[in-house]
Amino acid sequence: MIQALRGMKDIMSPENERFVYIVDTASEIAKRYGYEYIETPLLEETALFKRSVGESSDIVGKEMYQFIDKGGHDVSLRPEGTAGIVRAFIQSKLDKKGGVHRFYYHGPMFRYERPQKGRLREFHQFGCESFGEDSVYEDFNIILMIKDIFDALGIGYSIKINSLGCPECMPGYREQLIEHLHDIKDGLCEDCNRRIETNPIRVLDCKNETCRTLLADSPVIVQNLCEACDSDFGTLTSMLDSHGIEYELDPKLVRGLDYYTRTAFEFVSGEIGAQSAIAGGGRYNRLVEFLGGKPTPAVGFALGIERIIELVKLPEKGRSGVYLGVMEPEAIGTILKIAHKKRAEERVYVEYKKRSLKAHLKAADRMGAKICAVIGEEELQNSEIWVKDLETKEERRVGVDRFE
RNA sequence: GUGGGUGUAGCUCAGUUGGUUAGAGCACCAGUUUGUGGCACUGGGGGUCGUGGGUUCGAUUCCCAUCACCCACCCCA
Repeated sequence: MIQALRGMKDIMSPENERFVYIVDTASEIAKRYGYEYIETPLLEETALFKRSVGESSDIVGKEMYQFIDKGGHDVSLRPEGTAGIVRAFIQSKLDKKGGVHRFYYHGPMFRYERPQKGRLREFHQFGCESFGEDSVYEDFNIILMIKDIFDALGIGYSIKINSLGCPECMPGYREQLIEHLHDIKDGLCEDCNRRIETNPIRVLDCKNETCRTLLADSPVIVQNLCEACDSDFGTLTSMLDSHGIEYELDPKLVRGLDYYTRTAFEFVSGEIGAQSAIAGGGRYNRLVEFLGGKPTPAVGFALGIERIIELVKLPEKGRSGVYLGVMEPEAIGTILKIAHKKRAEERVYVEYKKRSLKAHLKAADRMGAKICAVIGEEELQNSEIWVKDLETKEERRVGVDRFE
């Protein structure tokens, strides 16, 4: 038997309903915030991801589905959504056009990782990217939009925020942190020592007990921000406060992708195992320029559909649709005509096999139909159909032409 | 990439200290009611015991390999 590749899943019953509901709900809310749909290719030039996500990141360094195509081009399946959208934004010259452009998207992402709970090799994200708006109010509105989406889906979460500073203040802080880490490096674990070189801010996030105590008085980015970053971060927190949105200030919060500046945030769920981030994002004011466009401020986020699929509370749905069946094989032609007429406006299931009335009712009941309609011997003779409402239990016989 | 766990019916799992036809519950189909759903009872269909190799007279059971899934590290949505 040929089976799906490791870490790749078919989305079918029963999760398919939740999947579509998540995408529909998120899309609807994004549209209300002024976002329009964008679809970009799944396959892009590898260089795009190297330059945007960053070559030092694990995502690009070891997790990409990268290969040489038949034309000799180095290409990769997208490991995340932002890079392709920024590329499209620049390619269509919207950076030169100016103004604000907001996009939402959803689709599969690919990372060659070891699968575990909440982590697949092909997974699906819904995300938004806003270009051309430098105001921190846009950051706030994005957080508010994610909150709206999760609230609509009935998902519990907590919010973590941080500021990663800008080219003015981040490098200075980074130096200061590295210096501090070198002072205590002998007490730190193996992983931490490696991270001092690759991604020093990640060291702050180490789970090791002894590391944690040693790191307790490490310098923190939010206390080393330049004036502009500090003022923006203050505005953001006061906006959240005034809207009654609870959040945790997390100086250890680092985004895994290199392009982030200033605002960084994460939505976390306590109910889904170790991979607890259900949405993440932030501001990336440098990325458009990095990729060859005119400098354009931007902010965005993505949420992991598979990670929230179990948490979604689906709206209650009652019985709906029509079940049609026969007890005499000759009646099937009539049934099919009725089915086609009814399908103009509702869901219709047709059972082709001749069965007992009891069996038809049982089947109709099980599939959640509201109406069960059957043609038996007597109905066949009188050109009638027997109709029962499975909710009210009312039943009647009507002429085949008058069945509505 | 590292570590641990699990693969037996559509699903959840039992079982064989190695020995004829491998079981249960749920689900499915039928009947009890020759035309009345959700309940009950009775019967029925359905399994290369993940795959490949080894040991053995004999392997679903023991050994090895492999694949997949699950959980954690790492990383991240």
